[in-house]
Amino acid sequence: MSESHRKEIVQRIVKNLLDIQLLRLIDAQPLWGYGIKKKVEAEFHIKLRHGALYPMLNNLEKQGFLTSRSEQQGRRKRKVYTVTENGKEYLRSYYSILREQLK
Amino acid sequence: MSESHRKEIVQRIVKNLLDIQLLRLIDAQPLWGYGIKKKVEAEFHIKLRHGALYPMLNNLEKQGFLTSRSEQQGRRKRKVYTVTENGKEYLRSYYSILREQLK
DNA sequence: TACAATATGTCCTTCTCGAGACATATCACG
DNA sequence: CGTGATATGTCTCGAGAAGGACATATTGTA
Repeated sequence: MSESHRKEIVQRIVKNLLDIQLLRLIDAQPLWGYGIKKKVEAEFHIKLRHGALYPMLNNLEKQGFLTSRSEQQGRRKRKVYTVTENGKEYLRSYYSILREQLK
Repeated sequence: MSESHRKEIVQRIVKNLLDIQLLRLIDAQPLWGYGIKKKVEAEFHIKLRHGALYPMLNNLEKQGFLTSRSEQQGRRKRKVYTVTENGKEYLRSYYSILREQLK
C-alpha cells in the first residue's frame, strides 16, 4: 500500500522534475544520453522516451547547466555531459528546498 | 541568481505536487479551501486558482487522503479538511523519497 | 545477413490540463 | 446600497506537452 504510494510519487517527481533528476545523475558521474536513459529506466522503473530525453539534454546545455564533450569509441561517438557550476548551483537550490520541505 | 532558481523550483514543485503541498498544510493545521488559498499564496508567492483548488480538495477526499466537516459561522459555512491516516501515510512516503534524494 | 542494441537527433498529431469564465451566497464596510 | 472580501463550486476552449513515428549510423550476435 505505502509501497504503491512510493512508486507513484517517484514517477511524478521524475516526470515533472526530470531535468533536475538528470542533473543529479550526471553530477554523480558524467554520462551520455543513452546511458542516462538506461540508468533512469533501471533506477526509477519508468520508460524514458529518447524523443524527450535528447531535446532536454540539449536544452540543459543551452541553459548553461551542462557541458558536453564528444567521446569517440572506434567510429561510434558519445556526447558525454558534465554538470557546470551553474548546474551545481541549481542542484544546491533544489536540495535546499527539499530540506525545507522536511522541516 | 540562485534566488531566482529557488523561486522557479518552488513554483514547479507547488504546481506539480500541489496535492502533496495541500496535505502538508492541512496536516500542520486543519484548514478550509479559501484559507488554504490565502496561505499558499502568502507562503509560496504564487497565484492559486480556486477553480483548480476546490476540485483537487474534493478529489483528495474521494481518494481518502482528507476528510471534511462543515463548520458554521453564522450562515456562512466552511468545509474544514483534516488529513486521514491514509493521507499521513502518503506524506510519509513523500518525505522518505525526499530524504533519499538528499543522500 | 538480419536483428537487437547502442547512439543521437527531429517532427507531427493527439489529447490532456490549465487559465479563465460562469455561477451563487454571505458578510463587512464606507 | 454597492463594492470587495469570504466561501465553494462547475465548465469550456485552446495551448502546450506527450507519445510515437521518422531518420540515420555503428556494433555485436545468432
